[in-house]
Amino acid sequence: MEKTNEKETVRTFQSVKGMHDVLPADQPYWDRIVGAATEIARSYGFGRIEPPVLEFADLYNKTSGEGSDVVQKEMYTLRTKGGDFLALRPEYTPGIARAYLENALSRLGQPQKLFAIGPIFRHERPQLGRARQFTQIDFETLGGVNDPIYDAEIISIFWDLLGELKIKNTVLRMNSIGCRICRPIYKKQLINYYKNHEKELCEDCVERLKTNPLRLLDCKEEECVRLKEKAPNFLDKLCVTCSGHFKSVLEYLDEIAIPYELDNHLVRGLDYYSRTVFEMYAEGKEADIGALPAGGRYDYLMEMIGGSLTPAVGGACGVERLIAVLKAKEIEFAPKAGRRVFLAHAGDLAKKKAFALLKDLRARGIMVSEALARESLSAQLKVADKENIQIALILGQKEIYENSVIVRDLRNGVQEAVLVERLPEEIKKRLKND
RNA sequence: GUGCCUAUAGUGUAACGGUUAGCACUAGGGUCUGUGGCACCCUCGGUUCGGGUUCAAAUCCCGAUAGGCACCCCA
Repeated sequence: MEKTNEKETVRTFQSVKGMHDVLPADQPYWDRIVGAATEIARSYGFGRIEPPVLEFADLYNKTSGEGSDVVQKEMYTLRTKGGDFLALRPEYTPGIARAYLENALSRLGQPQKLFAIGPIFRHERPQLGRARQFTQIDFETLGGVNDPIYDAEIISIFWDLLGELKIKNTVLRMNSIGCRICRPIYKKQLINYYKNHEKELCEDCVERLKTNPLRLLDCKEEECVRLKEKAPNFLDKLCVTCSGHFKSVLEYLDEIAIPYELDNHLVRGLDYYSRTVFEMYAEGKEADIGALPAGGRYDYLMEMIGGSLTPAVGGACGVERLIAVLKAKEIEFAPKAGRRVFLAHAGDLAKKKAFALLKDLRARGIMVSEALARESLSAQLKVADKENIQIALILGQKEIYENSVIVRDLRNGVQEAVLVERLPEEIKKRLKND
């Protein structure tokens, strides 16, 4: 690269706040996580869906709701030249629900089991495990009957995902937030209770009492924590149907031996949730980055966007958070065994021939590394060594005349000349023996 | 969105307001264009940006930007 004196005048760029590059060094984590999710999806019979990143902003306004910070404060919105008001998706669920309606997936076998992996955008203050663009793995079960077994299945999927990634000490917290019949009644009771203690509440909670009373149960202020101990417990106030539904979910979890804690303070930030809500955490302060998978039931969502009442349950997990936990817990995935060989040349003519040989070997499905741009053989072998490669192929003048290639085992230095036409076979044989 | 903390080569770090900004790793090259790991030698590369104070700023002040932490909220 040529140096210039124009450095001052050339603008340099940084990535936008809260948006990060994923570099090759992190790819093993991504491959592993995406691979595990895809495999689990397959085994549970979930089909992949990818709705667009951009949707009409109203899709989220109408569903995620008034009291939702995710939509009210954190959504990236834009107006197109044509005047459309769009939003970068701040979550997956409404888009998938929209796709379900628009593509008439309700006409296919019910329920539809769908999963998605892709970027999500929220304009938040970044922290560890919290970025403005991040990636979610999302599972949704839409349609069919309102069977609590689907709630348990979604939880089971995320439980398996964490297990597959060797994330141990996971805690599952469960709660039910009722339906449109029992929730308003409970809300009223809760408000009444807190109104009597309004003077003891913290500033935020006084505000919450008006905007989102359920959130009062989530406050960490000392006084408020004390107050909520005597607050009415939603689990006692659920209507018979909701209570039975929740009980069944828990029974199914028992049946597949997934442990859980009941947490009546657990609420969701989004308006469309009903009944089951859950969150999973990795224990340990080194992994203190909030919930990993989380989700719940959202039977009313489809109605909010012009469909009929459709049972639905789902959840999502942040990939970057998983990676943060894996790194914090120093969980490393075993590097793939060396399935690569290395081709080195000695001399200009050999360099040309090696270039052609590379292409040939690759066409036969052999993974070959090289450092043909380096002239000395030792420099090339150094690269091979650094890449942890076990078999080096060496091509020089002599070999070209003999129509052969030296096959050298880098672990013990033993080498032999192999005829070019026998080479692919020989390589495959050696790799297989490892 | 609020409050607090931080910012020196790619990474990790050093430098009473006055040093050629030092060190280790990494990277590139060489000793060694017919053989890697070890060793030795050489090289590239830095004070986040913009203002100010001062004879003098990596160092002090202000602002911006980014990162982290707590809150808010959330995957």
